[in-house]
This record gives sequence, structure tokens and C-alpha cells, in this order.
Amino acid sequence: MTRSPTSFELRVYEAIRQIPRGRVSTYAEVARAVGVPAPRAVGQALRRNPFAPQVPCHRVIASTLTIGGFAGTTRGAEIERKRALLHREGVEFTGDGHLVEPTRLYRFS
DNA sequence: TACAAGCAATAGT
DNA sequence: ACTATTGCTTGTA
Repeated sequence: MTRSPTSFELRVYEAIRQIPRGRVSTYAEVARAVGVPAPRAVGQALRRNPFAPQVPCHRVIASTLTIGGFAGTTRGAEIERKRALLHREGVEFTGDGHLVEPTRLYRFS
């Protein structure tokens, strides 16, 4: 199903693309960056993820500093993969799934 | 075009 | 832990 990205999705991808390697942001921050008060909309856009690994969707976590979701689920093997990806970039999470160093949070300018 | 249902969340109770 | 709310996408008529 080849579907053209909507303007909203493009905005979300552009925002996420700004997140440097080794840093993470939250759905709420991304939502604020694109001017949308609903973080769930960001999650919906990321879940589609038409531009595959080009857009670092794994660098987006929840506002509560939990790891959030990945590949359509909030827990399971996919989440483990997300944690591994972030760990490879220097971002660590506790066994509870919480961010170890909140200083790694990236804020949009 | 219009309406209903769902979502990788968040805040409040 | 549970419920309410949020804006956007998708499917169906």
C-alpha cells in the first residue's frame, strides 16, 4: 500500500531528523516542535515510518522517561531491539525501562 | 464529504 | 492502576 506522506508526517520526520546521535527526545517534545498538542498523533506518524531507518524513530521515548514503544508494540522483543539500538549509541535504560541519564534528553531550538 | 474507530501518549484521579 | 482527553490517520459509506 503505497501511500504519500501527509504534511503532518513530513513535519514529524523533519523534527526527529534533528535529533543527534546519542541523544533522545520525547513524544511531547516532538509534538511541541511540530506545533501539535497531541503526542499520540506523533506516535501514529512514527508507527507508519515510511522513511525507514533514515528517520531515527528509536530516539523518541515517552515523557515519563520510559522507553516508550517500537514497531507497533509497547513491550516485547521489538522493544528489546529498540533498547539495544539506543544502547549502541550510548543511551542506557534501567531494567524498569527508565532512562538512566536524563541529561541525554535533546531539546529542540 | 462525513462519520466512526484506533493509536509507539500524557495528565489527572 | 484506571479513566479521560488529545490530534491525526485510516477505513467505510
